[in-house]
Amino acid sequence: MKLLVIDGNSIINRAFYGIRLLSNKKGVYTNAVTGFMNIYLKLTEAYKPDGAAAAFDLKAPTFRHKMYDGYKAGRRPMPEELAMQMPLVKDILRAMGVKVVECEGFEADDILGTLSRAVAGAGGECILATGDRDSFQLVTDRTFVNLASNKEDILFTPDKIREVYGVEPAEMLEVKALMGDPSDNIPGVPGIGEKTALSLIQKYHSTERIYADTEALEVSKGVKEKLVKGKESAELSRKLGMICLEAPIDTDPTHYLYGERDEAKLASILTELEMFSVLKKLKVSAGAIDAASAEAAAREKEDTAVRADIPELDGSVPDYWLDPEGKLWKFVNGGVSEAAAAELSDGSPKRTADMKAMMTALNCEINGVVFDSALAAYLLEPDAADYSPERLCAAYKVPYGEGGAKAVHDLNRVLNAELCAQGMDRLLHEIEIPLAGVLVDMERQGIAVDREALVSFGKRLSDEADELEQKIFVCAGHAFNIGSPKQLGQVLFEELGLPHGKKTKTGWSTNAEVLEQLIGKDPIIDLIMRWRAVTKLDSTYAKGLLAEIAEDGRIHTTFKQTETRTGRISSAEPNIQNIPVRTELGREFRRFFTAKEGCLLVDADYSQIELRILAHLSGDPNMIAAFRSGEDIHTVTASQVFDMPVKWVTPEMRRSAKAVNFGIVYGIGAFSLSKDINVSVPQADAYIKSYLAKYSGVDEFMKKTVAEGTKNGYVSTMWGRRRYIRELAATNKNVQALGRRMAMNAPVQGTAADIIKLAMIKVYNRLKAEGLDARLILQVHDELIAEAREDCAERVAEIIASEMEHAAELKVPLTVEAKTGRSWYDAH
DNA sequence: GTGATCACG
DNA sequence: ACGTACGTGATCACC
Repeated sequence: MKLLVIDGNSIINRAFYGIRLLSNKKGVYTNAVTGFMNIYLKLTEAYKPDGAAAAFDLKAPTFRHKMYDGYKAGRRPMPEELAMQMPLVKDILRAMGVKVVECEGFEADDILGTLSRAVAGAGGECILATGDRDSFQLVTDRTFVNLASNKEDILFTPDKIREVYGVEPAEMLEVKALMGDPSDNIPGVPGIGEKTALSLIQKYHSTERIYADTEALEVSKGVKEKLVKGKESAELSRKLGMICLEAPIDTDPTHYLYGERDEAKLASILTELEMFSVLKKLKVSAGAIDAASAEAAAREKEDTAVRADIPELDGSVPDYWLDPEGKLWKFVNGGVSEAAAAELSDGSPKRTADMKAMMTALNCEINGVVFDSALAAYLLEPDAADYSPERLCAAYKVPYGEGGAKAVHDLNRVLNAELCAQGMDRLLHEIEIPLAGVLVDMERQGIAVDREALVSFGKRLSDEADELEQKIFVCAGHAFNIGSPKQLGQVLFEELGLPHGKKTKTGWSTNAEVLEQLIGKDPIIDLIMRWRAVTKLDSTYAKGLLAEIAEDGRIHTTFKQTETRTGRISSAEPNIQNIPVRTELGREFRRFFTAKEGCLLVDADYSQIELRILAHLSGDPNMIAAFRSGEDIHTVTASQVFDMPVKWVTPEMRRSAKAVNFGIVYGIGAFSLSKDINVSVPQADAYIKSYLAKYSGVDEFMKKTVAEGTKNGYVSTMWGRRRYIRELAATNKNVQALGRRMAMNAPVQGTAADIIKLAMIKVYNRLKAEGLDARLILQVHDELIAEAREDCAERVAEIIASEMEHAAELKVPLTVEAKTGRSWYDAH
């Protein structure tokens, strides 16, 4: 077979700078797309390959920023006009049946190298299309480089390389080691240029031989001195310049044969971009073009909210900024002016600075948002302290003066380019921006609370706490503050002389784990444990929740969208994501969260979503089969780990397997597991080993993820959401181990967060579209709660479950359990 | 403001 | 020898 492999970044760069800035009538830039397509068509015409692949860097060189220091620092930033065209090119390629290949931590060159060797290994040939000379080292009798140039393309075969450079293709790496490459930040030997490097390699063939005996070199004194001085730099340069031939990509050549063309998609994208000549050259069917045009015309008429798909970045799209006094400002067509809140909801394209805060502060809707600084910055840097325009402008070096709206405009441009370059633009447009509106609506809805029942339950708790307190004082022989770990420690370990467990820091630990070890040693222990449970419930949930009931008799939490490092939503004031459920007494609180008169609560939750995601991400066939079988996953795991038929699995074994399943998602350790399921450490270790042996795909996935995190400094979810893990670079072993656990957990937890966010958007839109008297009110990580009129509650339950189950297509089914009830207790 | 504790997924 | 499962938020004691 003959495969065309395109260095996507290099070619698109040439295309962009080779053609003046073009755009369609909506202001979407198209020059790089047009240029790229013309180059692609020329290449396929010239070489008539059997298949094609386009390789892209995931870490596109962009702005210098503290996170990326050192990475291609010498390169110019990718202009946003180019960055925003990258996804378009990829979409077109995919629609043409061309494989788009990207690989975290590897550059396009590495993909070129890996693919060329894979194809050669299978007896095929590769044409590598690129604009730079880095890949000359890959040339063999089965791998050729088509160098795009301003005049005419040149095909570099081994003979051509020898003719032009007088060295063997593989020796081009040695040349580079000596001369360096400023565009790639490869230093080379200072003072040695192309001429000298070539003549040296022609004579000695490798840096290794040059440095084997520098004294014996037949070169001028000056060159010799430079070589000796630059030895380390040469060796480093050689390493930096070496293209990897083993990038972790699909190396089955047949995978890259042309796939089926998606005529409709192709027609739709190219029509939208007004690239009619390309449409013609590709011979896209007339029917598909007509359909796409009709669709485009229909869309034109539609609500402008749909147009938010493509961020419009020209100056005619306003940027809004809310000053600390609550005044709204906008920057549009080069000027700043005060704006009315009403225009935010008109659906016209607009950019914002923290749209959720704006909606809340102005008590309005915001429609047509194509970009938001806070949400974009959260995706770029999920561990930042705040996402205010002030801080972001400082961090991204945008001047921020009194004209806040102008600064927001500049900031948004910078953030957009960065976001596109990091491949997170879809995450912003398809998840975070639509989600913001959903969250605000949920906050405004709130949930009804039975105040009287809550008050009387609180009374019951505080009465019991008082009784317990008296008994505890009797046991201790005197009164003291039970809530003070210091005083409690003194009573338990000094006065009563109980064995003071283990941990210390500011005193003896008195936590539940320590108290549990002391059960039976003194009657005071049971009393204290009960007192802790009761006072916790009373202060945090009875008193705490009562204080948060609004005038409408409902609790309106605040959902924070830019808080967690993993992409989850958090809830505060009050936190409704930690309402008790695990103990019967605590669970009672859920009886007080109710549906209003005439309504029912609908509660839908994913079953084992994180484990299912792990099965999908790891691709482990065993685990995938377990989920597809529909059997109870913990029982299946037990039968696998203990190596026996499912019917022999005891409840005890299932419990252990369940703990292992949970632990795996967190980056388990034998010590913690042993504590959790009360077995010896070696025993727990054996379980883990057995698990990872049975599910070796999971083991590999975890190792791969940690390696990726170590190499890149971050790990990613299925949707490309990143979490930076600086702990992996720590020298402290414990910190590093923590980093590894974070790395293993974040893609799983984060992907679950992505999925439920998508589900929330889908559910919200569906309920609205069907005109049902029902609305989402709460989210608890893997659970959605809606309030629906009694007569449609069952249907709403079906709709929510279905939207949740189909929010993402994984290699295993996503299953949802949905119930209805008068209270949260009844519905869950 | 920080640490300890404990509520949730 | 050491520390020990991921991610949150609220409350209380104490400095």
